[in-house]
Amino acid sequence: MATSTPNDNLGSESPVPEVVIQRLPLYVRVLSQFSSSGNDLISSEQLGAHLQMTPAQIRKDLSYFGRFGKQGRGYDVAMLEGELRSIMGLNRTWNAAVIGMGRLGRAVVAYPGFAPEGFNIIAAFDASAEIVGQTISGLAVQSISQLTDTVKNLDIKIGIVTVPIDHAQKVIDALVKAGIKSILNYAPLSPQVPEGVTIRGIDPVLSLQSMTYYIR
Amino acid sequence: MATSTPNDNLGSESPVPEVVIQRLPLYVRVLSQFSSSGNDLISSEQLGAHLQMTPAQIRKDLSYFGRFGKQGRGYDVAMLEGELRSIMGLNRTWNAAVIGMGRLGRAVVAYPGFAPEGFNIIAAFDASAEIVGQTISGLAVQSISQLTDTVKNLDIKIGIVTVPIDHAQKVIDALVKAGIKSILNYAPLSPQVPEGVTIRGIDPVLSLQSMTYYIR
DNA sequence: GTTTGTGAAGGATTTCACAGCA
DNA sequence: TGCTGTGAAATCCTTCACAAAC
Repeated sequence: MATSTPNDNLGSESPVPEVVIQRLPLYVRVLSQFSSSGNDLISSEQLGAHLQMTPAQIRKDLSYFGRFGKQGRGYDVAMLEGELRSIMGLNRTWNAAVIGMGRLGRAVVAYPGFAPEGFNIIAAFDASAEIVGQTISGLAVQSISQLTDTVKNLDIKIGIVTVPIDHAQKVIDALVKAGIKSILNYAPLSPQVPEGVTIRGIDPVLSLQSMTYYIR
Repeated sequence: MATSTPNDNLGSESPVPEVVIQRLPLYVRVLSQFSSSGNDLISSEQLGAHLQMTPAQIRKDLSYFGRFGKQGRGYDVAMLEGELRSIMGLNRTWNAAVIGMGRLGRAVVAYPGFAPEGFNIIAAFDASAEIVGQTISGLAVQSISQLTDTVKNLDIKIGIVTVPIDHAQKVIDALVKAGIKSILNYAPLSPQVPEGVTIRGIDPVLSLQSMTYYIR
């Protein structure tokens, strides 16, 4: 067993492109909305029309994971939604912590859209002595010094960063050190993260700035 | 001058890829942060380190628009930021309207990050008779029936959609009919827009959902 | 010596187009 | 007939690598 063989990578199948992973939640969202409008079957054509993309791309994306459709019919809506949720790890709940309980952090913990999708914010942190100890949206705000312990004790897998820009990198470093591998960053900077950590930014200003080019 | 020549398309230069347009605001953001830390020059290597991307990609992106660097030295930070802002249409202000003055709309109009970047929210709309007429963050909330007139009168170029999901497509259609070409959509659906209209979505749930795949 | 700007090469993603199945 | 799943082709995007400029 000394040398590499062509079959050494059986089971380590070629990784699914990142763009594909980012599109699957869109499919889940459309499917769930489509099923509540009473339809059982959907074709890649219809899915594509809803998402303004080509049917071929949808079929190709799905083919990375299996064969979910029936020729001549299309896809069973509920079945496909379930499969995709399972693939994405969305058929379970995830614990999250918010760091930074200023205006933005308060809005985030009060936002009612996370829990129905399985994202439970179960801890809140802040650096300020005035805010630590307060209860906000039912969460007792903790000091950032307790981050690592709480992440471990409460099985927190997701960090949501809502601190001001000049504290953001420090906080992200602390989350990484605590073992967090998924970070949602609301601070308007491009943070440094090591390989193996996924980070996504929410910055409405960046979104606006990328649109003015077309109307300039 | 009957037939096409190789130079017929002078001036209709090949369009800049959309991905490139989406990265330019990132460069602007880094440059502005870099200049406030006292540096005059920056290399594509340094820019790349900040953004976790390759120097070659940055140089290639910039080359779509001109030659902004000096060999052996790098880029003048302030100059490059200015050029990019001008290219993107960010060296001016833009008027925006928010539609939907519930929890989310109130948070958006109260967010202090837009104005410093030249995005001025100067009108607010809602469908509910109870909310119309109220003053929120200094804005008199108008009825949606006044949308088209106000867009014209106040030279509004950007629509920000913060209505509940079941009203979102209607509102987007109304914005399009009013002549709006840039829409920032906070509602969790994939809306239909005609060619020539740019729309960007802000959906933190989608961002979270695309990360769980990697920690599943 | 350093770093840009850019053709050419390489790699990734999308679309085509059709065999195969219901 | 209708629509999927998928190799092959086409397109798009990134990286390489080096001449030219400072």
